[in-house]
Amino acid sequence: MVTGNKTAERRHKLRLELIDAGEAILSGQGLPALTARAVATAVGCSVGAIYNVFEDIDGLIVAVNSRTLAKLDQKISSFVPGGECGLEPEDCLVGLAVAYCQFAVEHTHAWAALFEHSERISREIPDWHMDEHVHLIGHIVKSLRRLRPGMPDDDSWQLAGLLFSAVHGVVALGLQGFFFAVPQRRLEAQVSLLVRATLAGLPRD
Amino acid sequence: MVTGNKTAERRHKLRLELIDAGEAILSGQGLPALTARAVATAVGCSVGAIYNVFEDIDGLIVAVNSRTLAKLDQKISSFVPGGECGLEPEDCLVGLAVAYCQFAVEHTHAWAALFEHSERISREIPDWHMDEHVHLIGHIVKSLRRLRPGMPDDDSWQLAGLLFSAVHGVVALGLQGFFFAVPQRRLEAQVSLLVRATLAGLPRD
DNA sequence: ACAAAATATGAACAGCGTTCAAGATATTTG
DNA sequence: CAAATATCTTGAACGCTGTTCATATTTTGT
Repeated sequence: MVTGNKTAERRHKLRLELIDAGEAILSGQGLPALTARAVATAVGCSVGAIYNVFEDIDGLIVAVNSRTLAKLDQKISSFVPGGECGLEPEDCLVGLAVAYCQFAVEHTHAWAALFEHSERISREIPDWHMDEHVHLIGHIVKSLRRLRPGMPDDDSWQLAGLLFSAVHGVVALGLQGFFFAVPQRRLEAQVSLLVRATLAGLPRD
Repeated sequence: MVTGNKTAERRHKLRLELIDAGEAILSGQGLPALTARAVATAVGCSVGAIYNVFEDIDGLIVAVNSRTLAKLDQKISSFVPGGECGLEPEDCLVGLAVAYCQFAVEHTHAWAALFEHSERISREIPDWHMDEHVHLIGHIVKSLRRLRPGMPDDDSWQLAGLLFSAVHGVVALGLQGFFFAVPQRRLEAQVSLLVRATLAGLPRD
């Protein structure tokens, strides 16, 4: 007997409900509150039911993180070359960084979960989800190619990763007020400065 | 009755043994393995004994992290202006960044715990420990003051925090191979580039 | 040496992710 | 349509976590 439609439908519906509930819990209470029992209670199913739909709780978290990345992708879309973005490459990159900064402030918990989780997780993050991360880095690469048409593709990706990591570090430590509290204005000014200074100081060719 | 010497001695000795054991477990197996029962077994005491010496398990972790910071402080000491460091300010800052990078590679688990922990922890990290972090940032400030004698002190600290956060971001995401694996050589080259480019691109005054 | 006070202990508690025998449900067969 | 069969769902239970507290032990004052 092949899996009937009834169960497939139910599982699919449950899957969506679980992700919805996970999203709500995460954005409201943070990653530590995103427990198997909490989502089960939220959607009114048994704890075991989660494991019929996801490999483990990390699978659910990855699904929620995937939604977060999609939201982030939309947020920064206006600074991605190719569409209606008429900005100079440098301003485009600064726009990306500032937008990233704003997203982190607006969706603190969900944004933090993107990285906290991959640190805490035991098994590898699935390729399809890492590809979603890489996709965003690709947006940076697009601007870099315009800025430095002669640069080899591999170098562009390296530089894009460098720029993102640096901006991310500033936002991550700044938001949790690691050394001292940094208000959002300051944060945006800092990442702008960082991006502009880095690009300006880059060795020619 | 006032606490006698016998118990005070025993507690002090136990405290050191617990930190030693915690250090060993952390460096060998990472933060998730640093559990109350694991350290208790390692030093041969009861689990409850830990709570006679530390407020909670986080207290022990902070104590271990404090040791890590001391090691890091020593590692980067040769790039701190004031002593036998005869380097130009810029080279000094690059040296700090590269040394930080090397430390992260050499003590991956202990280094990662410095930040993973403060993300996961509920209560605030004690001031004395945050001061230890700030102390290291102070080393960056020293070089910045030489590089830009006219810069206001507050700006120096902001810039120092920015530089550290950026370098940290690159090392953190690079070491866990977030987008793609980055070998140590590449990592050191990247942080050097980042620091030099940022300093070079900084607006004058 | 003895009583009193302070301290160390580890079983027990609440929570976590995860599993699996057993009950509930859908599907196929007669 | 009913019986038989295959599949899925459930929640109690397992092993783990940090933490607590009645109890046993040790130290201290007389």
